[in-house]
Amino acid sequence: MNTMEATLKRIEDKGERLTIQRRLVIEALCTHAEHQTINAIQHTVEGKLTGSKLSEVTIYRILEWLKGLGIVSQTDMGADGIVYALLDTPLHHHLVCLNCGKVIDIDDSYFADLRGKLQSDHGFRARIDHMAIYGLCAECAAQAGDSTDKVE
Amino acid sequence: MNTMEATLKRIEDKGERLTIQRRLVIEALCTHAEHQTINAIQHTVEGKLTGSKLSEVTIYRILEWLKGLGIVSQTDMGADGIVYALLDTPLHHHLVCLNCGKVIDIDDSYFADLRGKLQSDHGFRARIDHMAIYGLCAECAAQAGDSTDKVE
DNA sequence: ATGTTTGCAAATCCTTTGCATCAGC
DNA sequence: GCTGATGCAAAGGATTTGCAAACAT
Repeated sequence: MNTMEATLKRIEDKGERLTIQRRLVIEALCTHAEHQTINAIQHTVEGKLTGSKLSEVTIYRILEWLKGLGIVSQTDMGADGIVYALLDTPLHHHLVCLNCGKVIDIDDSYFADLRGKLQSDHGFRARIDHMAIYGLCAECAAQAGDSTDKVE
Repeated sequence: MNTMEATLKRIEDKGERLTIQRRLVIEALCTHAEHQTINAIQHTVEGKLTGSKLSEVTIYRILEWLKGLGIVSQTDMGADGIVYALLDTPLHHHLVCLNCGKVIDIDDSYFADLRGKLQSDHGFRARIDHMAIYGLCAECAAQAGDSTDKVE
């Protein structure tokens, strides 16, 4: 649980409060699938809170807080909903097929040039944390033919 | 109404039905602000439908249909909500400042390399129609200092 | 004439908010 | 002990759906 401890330390150093609920959400993000929806997080945490269960309301608030601290990213994965992920480790992004829903992971190098150009041309500091790019995967593109055609 | 006629023609050629409501939505997108929210469209169209008014439900359905036809794009502009725009003419995109809300327009050339690399490396045909990139504009970045700091 | 689209109302889903209680430091 | 976080319930907003009536072709 390397990242878990490191993340908790980062938060403590900022003088933020660490409640059981906050620890659980962070643990869920550290130990489970790289990115998760609110529901997935609630499910992951299920049962780990002795007595009561962690309400979605609280998860929303905790994620909002973590986003503000720059610790998690929020990404709209289209049909898969909005997902949250830890912002540690090398950044990466996703290609989402609009037709079959397949998700392809790509590393951050694809965005290096863009980020640099936006900075130098516009002074804009892009926060491309965990981007989802929509389109058609190779198979669906082949199947759809060459034209810019209809996509359900 | 150049683009208006061209758009209507494209749709007719596909054998799709053109109702008054559909014409109104297309007209709104052709003649008004480059991109609009559902509410803005409803407002734009206000009063142009003799008798009744165009319900949001129908606007949702029409935009879904236009998206499927590849005629409009849908973009989440963050605090400005979800906007829809015609996909004609040279593509362009937006930089959205997370701090002050300023929106900077950029042309599609910024994405040419990325699009090409995704195609050649993954066979992925990216549909980068009308992208919004979040971050900090020059002023807000300067004000925030150099660190990767908290953003409300 | 036929199959589609519209409008209404209501359902549904996601997210936020008010307020009393509870917990971290 | 004080400040801030949680949980509940309820509000709020955006989007979807069922169904009958109206419309385009």
